Amino acid sequence: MAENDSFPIPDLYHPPGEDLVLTDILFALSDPARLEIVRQVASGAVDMAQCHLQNPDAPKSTKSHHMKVLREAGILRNEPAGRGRLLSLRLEDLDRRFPGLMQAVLAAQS
Amino acid sequence: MAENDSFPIPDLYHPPGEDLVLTDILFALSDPARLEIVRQVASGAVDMAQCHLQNPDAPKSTKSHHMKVLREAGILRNEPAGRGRLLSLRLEDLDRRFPGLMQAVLAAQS
DNA sequence: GGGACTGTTCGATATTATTCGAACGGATTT
DNA sequence: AAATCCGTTCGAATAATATCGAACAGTCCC
Repeated sequence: MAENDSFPIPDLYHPPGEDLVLTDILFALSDPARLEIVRQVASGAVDMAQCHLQNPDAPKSTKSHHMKVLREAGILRNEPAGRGRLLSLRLEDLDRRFPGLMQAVLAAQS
Repeated sequence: MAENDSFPIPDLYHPPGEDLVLTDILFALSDPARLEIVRQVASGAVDMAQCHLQNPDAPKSTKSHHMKVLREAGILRNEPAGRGRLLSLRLEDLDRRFPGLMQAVLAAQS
């Protein structure tokens, strides 16, 4: 059953901005590989193909898994773009729900 | 072997403020039960006996485990006090290393 | 000292998360 | 249409966490 029949392209699920859960976001960011992905995307939208994991030998299924965790937590937007995918940070939604959180995380060094 | 023979009371290990790791902190806070503990302690030091878990039926070993994760991440200070323990937030260390992070987390609703 | 109170640690089990290969599917290119 | 590129999904194996009871240790009070 479709989640929303009126929506043209179902594609991957993204939680509404109001439904973001703090602990889910913290968990998604608590993995070094995922935090690194978020840092890469923070500067602006990035084609997934040009977004690299810390471990360059990791298979694409692992990369896709991390993207899923970040997307389902509401941190990343993941939309079709050509034959690949465009990743972007949902900063407006995040900042509306948890003001200052992403700024603090992204500003943190190391 | 003692970690530091000149230190009077070894007690439980607490990481130095400079050694705090962001992903470890995010992980520790990503558990709802632990985040609730942090909220209770945020207002001021609390005797561990008066700090309650979300699940009131949880055994003390579970409670102790969560305290350990929070302590080893550098979030909570856990010192002997009478026959119990006094818990306190390491806000100065946290804020020096990751400015604004705890404020954002604690300000978040839900 | 003996008993009650408070927590930590250990060991075993259960739950959850990660990793990776294989299969599949859409979009692009020739 | 076929081949290629790019990524998701599935299933199985592995690794990491959580949970809980039991044993142990310090502190307080009598």
